[in-house]
Amino acid sequence: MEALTIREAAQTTGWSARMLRYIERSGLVAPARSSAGYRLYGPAELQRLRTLKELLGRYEIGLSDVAFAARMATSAELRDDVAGWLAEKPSRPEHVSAQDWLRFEQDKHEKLLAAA
Amino acid sequence: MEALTIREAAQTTGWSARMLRYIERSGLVAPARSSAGYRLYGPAELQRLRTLKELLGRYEIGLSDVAFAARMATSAELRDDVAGWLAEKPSRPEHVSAQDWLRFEQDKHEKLLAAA
DNA sequence: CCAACATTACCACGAGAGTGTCAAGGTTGG
DNA sequence: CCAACCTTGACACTCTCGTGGTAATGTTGG
Repeated sequence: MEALTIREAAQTTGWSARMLRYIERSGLVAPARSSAGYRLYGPAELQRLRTLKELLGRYEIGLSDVAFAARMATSAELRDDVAGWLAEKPSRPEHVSAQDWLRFEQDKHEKLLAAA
Repeated sequence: MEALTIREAAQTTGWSARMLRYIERSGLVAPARSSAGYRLYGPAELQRLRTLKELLGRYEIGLSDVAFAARMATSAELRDDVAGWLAEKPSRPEHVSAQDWLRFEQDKHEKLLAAA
């Protein structure tokens, strides 16, 4: 038997057992079940859980973000509508691409402090 | 001058002035500014705000979801890593929890297409 | 000049995400 | 048989999201 129980899977992936259940509930990694209902994590699930952890940490994103990406990946309609909205060029306003507004806010704050 | 102030923009788009500032802060719709710092909403921004409202309502998604999509659209690295994770085959697609907001049955064929 | 607008900076508050812990009960292996 | 595991469900806490206010202050137009 190569499938791990939730406790073993938790230890080898770095997630807590609680989070493994939460991740399953959000539709991201759903392990098989034994006849009695026990979760059985195979090599594929374990790998997926490790790379998920890596992904979230590297980009500072959340499970809900990945869940949304999954939803876009499975619904062409959603994906196309979102892509369509993003493609609407904001004629005038340059940039502000989600990573920049932080710096924007910070600069403003510094300016206010300097003026005081 | 055809640009509207935040109050006028709020009335014609259905958002509140408060939300227009919030939307700007999340990097989705950033209007131009007057020399005194007043937000100036032009036709492009107004249209964008209306379609944004439509988009959120139609799919029951949030501003943060669209903001994340925007982040993926501007970062090839993020986009590829997320897509790569989603492409890792989930050994058995089953057990998606009772209160599931996805309509898997409807999207099944699209998932097959995306995997091709 | 001044009423009506704008700006930012706060306080607040319900809802959801992300976690832990505990309870009550079923399953497993030695 | 029984200790150690598993299950679901619930209480709770911290953060962020999505909103609404209010206050203090600057700007605009008639």
